[in-house]
Amino acid sequence: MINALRGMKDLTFEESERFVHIVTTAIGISKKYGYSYIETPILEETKLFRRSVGESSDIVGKEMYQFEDKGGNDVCMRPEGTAGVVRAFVQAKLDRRQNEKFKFYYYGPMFRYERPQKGRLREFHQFGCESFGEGSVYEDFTIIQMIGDIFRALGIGYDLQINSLGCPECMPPYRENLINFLNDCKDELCEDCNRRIGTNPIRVLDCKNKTCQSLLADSPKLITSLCDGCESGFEKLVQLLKSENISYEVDTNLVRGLDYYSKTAFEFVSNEIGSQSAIAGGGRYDKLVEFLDGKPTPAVGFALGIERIMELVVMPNIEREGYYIGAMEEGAIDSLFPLASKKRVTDKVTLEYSPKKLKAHLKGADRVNARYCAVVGEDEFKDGTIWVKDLVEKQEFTINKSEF
RNA sequence: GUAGGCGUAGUUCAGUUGGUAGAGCACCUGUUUGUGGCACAGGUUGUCGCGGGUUCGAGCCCCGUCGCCUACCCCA
Repeated sequence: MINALRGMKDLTFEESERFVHIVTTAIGISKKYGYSYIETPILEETKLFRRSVGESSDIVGKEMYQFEDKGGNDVCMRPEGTAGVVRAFVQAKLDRRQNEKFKFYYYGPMFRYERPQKGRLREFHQFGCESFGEGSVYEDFTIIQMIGDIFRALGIGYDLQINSLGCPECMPPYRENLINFLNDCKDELCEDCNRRIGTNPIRVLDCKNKTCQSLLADSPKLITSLCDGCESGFEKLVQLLKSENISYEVDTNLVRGLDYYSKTAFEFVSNEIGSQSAIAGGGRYDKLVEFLDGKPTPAVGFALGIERIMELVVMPNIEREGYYIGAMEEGAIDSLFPLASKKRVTDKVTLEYSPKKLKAHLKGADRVNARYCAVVGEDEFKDGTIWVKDLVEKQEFTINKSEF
């Protein structure tokens, strides 16, 4: 028997229904916010992710499904969605249309070569949105609102954490400040953090190590070092969230794992799904389009992890639906096909090809959760009728086939 | 990469100091020559993950290996 690869899952029955329900719900809501679908390749040139996600990130450093294709190209299965969408945006020269706004949603598989555990797979699926050309913090707020709408529609509770990561004006001085602070206590910081001082000092902030966390209590906070523009933008975001009664908490240690974020960063978390608690995350990335050779274009986006919210979704009740059609003797089977075709115009139909006793047909109808069980038995076959039972109302009747 | 837990029927699991494998659910049949879900009765289902070792004898003990789960790291 050949099994799926480690960290890759098949979805069937209830699970695949949950999956589809999440995606269709998210699509419906993002369309109402003006987003349209973008499909981009799963395979991209490796350097796209090196440049966008960032060399210092773990994703690029050790988690990429990277290989050389038969043409000798260094390629990579996408570990996240934003980079490909931005590449597509630039390639289509949408960055030249500076006064226009573009909003795209996408969904599909992402790949990271990690050790699987609860809520973390090697192939997982994200639904995401990217909004280009709108630099206003109103858009940051609108996206957070939209995610809230999606979770509400799915019946999912969450906590919202927000932070500001600053901009090219205020981030570098803060970064220097932080490096100085970290160097002063580097002997007490863990091994990983010592490495991060050189590679990505900001990420020391969300180290899980307890000694590190206690040392960091006195560290300089970016939120109090923001430039005027970033600070007023963050205040505006907070004010909008308050006025719409969206509860949030400011987490000064919230650092997105990807290098391209600036200003607003947010994460939706759930405490019901184990240690991998982030169910959606995103933020603003005003510099990424130029990083990828486009004209400067502000942008903000998010992604939600479909597998992580699958076990949180409250599914609508499933009700009996459609028809189960069968016959009790071999000779009547052929006559069922026109009936099935007619009903399939409007209803779900399950057609049984083997003759069976009535009891077996009724059980078959239960099994496929049909509302009606329609059977041609010996008598019905003789006089051109069909017996139909409503399995919910428990009413039955025999009608001419032409009336079916 | 590291650590812990677990691999027995389709599924969830039990299996005593080692003595040749069991239960619930599911499935099939019947009670009902044409009335489902409920009830009752009966029945089918196994490479005990794989390989080796110890033993008269291994699901159980030992060694190895593969797989799954959880956690660290990181993130959706």
